[in-house]
Amino acid sequence: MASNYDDSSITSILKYAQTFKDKTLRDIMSHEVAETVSDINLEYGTRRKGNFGNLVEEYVFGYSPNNDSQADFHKVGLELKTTPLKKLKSGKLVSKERLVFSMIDYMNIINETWEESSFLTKNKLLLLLFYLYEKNLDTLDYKFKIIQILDLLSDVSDADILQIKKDWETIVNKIKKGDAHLLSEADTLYLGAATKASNSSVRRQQPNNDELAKPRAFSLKQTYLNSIVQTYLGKEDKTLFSLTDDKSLPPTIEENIQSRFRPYLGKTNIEMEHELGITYKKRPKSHRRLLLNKIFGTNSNKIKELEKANITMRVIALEPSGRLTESISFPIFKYCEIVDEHWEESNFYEQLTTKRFLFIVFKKNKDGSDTLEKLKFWNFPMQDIDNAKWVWEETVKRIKDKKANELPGIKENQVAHVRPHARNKDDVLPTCYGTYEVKKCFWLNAKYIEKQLDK
DNA sequence: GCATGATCATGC
DNA sequence: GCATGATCATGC
Repeated sequence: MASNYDDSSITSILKYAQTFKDKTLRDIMSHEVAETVSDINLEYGTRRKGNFGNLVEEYVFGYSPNNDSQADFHKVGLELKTTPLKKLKSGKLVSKERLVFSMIDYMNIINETWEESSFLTKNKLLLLLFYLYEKNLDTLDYKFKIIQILDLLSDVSDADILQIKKDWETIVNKIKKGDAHLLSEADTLYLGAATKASNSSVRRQQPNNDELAKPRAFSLKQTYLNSIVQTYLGKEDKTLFSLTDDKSLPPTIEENIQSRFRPYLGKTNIEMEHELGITYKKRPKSHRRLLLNKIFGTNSNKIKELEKANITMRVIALEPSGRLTESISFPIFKYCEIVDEHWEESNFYEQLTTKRFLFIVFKKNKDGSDTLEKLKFWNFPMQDIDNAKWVWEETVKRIKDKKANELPGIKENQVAHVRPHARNKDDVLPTCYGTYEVKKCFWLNAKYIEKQLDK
């Protein structure tokens, strides 16, 4: 195929790529490689995931998909990434998925440094092609929406690249310890170790442990990638509070937050409210959350870096005895939909393996005040995933058996249970067998969370 | 004291 | 209007 670009020139490659904007693969190919379209149509359907990306490499840029350690456009060190956007009901365009990079080589990565890592070598310069995924469209008819070059080391902020480096080191350290089988995407903030295999039973060797581990690849988390997407679209929310605007504080998120809270640990809410100039005629129910906002110095309930890292901040109020009495809820599920899901594609699994929590722990005092005890960043440990799996599978089984009214209770499993979560008892959803049942969701058991707080 | 069901409060 | 975080009420 006569080349439409000069592969030794980034400018030339980008210029060619920019002509794709608002076009579909079918549009591009019918102009450039008309004779191959019918071949592609024949092949189409036999290919699996990665389909769109492979077609772009093969028929638009004219090289075969590879898994070299070299970048796709090796002469200029540019790696091509094709990745979908989706449209929310509100009309907002967001990233549909994480951005997945090359596989993590468990055996060799433990000898790498970040600066000379295979990840950075291959991926520091990216040509990003975002297309709009639409459910009922043929792959050839997705439209390209954003075409951008991303230079990881200079286009993202210094704070972000430091966080990404720290994430990389967190992952590598876990592998060094022989814990590759316990990796979770939720261990880290922006750069994650996402599972990547043709099926869920594939396992790989890891160093320092005979136990086999799921194959994983580096990825930029969906939430982080989405913050980049919003910038490209010119839609970033400038009112969001940013932790790293204050350059006198640590640039990495966990240290930054720890340093903001350090002066207040051990103090009561009364002392903190006095210090921060908060007065109430009547103390609102959300007073602890309002106090946290004041400590952060914002009126917004949203913090940019927490959104980018998919971290949910939760207030925990321990009883004076130190007991935690309240469990933690997850989104409600639909009885008719959950029965058709598989565990590893389920919403509950997705949440447990990608979400991080920031627990802000208060202890109630007998006089009615609270003491700010500690902060804890937490994500669901993979050691416990089989417990969660049991609860999920048991839930699906009982719904299929027409027993949506008898889902796993807190005594049946030490990690999670199912309970109502509705506006009131009339707030119901249909079951798949013609009845209605109050809205329910998965909860992490209070006693389980209480133990996790002490780890 | 705990399991379980139910509902309130708030923000988007 | 609804999802989500937070909390209450009841009965064993």
